[in-house]
Amino acid sequence: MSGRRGSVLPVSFYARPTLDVLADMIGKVLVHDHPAGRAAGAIVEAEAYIGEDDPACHAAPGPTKRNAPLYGPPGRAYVYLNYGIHDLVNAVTEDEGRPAAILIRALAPLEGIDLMQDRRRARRQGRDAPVPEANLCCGPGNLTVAMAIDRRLNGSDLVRGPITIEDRGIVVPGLVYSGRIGIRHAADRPWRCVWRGHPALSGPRRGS
DNA sequence: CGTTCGATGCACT
DNA sequence: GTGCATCGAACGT
Repeated sequence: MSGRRGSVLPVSFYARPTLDVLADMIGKVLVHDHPAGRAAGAIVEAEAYIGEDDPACHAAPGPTKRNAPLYGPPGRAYVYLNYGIHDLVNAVTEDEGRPAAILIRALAPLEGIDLMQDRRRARRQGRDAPVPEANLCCGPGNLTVAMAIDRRLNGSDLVRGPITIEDRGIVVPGLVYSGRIGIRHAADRPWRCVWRGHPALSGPRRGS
């Protein structure tokens, strides 16, 4: 019932060098307008995957059926299944034909927190205590569950919805960069960017 | 604290 | 058949 002052980011936001987009993505708000209700959270952690020369980027093998959205226009969602279990959501950047994207890894919940709670608990067969708010969307697999984002939204337009990213004027106190989490190759490239010290960060190693 | 490991689907070789 | 941009439970120290 709040958060009315968001302006949806235009395609020009995404059609830039990916590391520039990465820095600007922290503090923006991921929104899903869903029949069950609206859910939203501020992005506090993200990673860049840039081009065929990045061994960890899905474009590393060249164009395939799976990675097609990476080669398409910027400002679209790239949603894929990881480890057979988790749908992960990315925002496609740069220009058509230049495969690159930002993986959204953690959110600070803002709207639809009850929905997020229900979705997370349903996934656990409802047998656990409520998930602490800071943990509802910490981690790329967790946040897609909480936000009800799955592969049906692969390729969807982040300007038209139903998934959008908004600028709500949130001021980020500080950014910290580190290596990307959970990948085998090129984990040393400092292409993970986080809201410094935010409680909703993911991973075994938080903070930095 | 720490590390290991199973669940699970599918694109790619 | 192999290998994941993960999660969380189960163990060891």
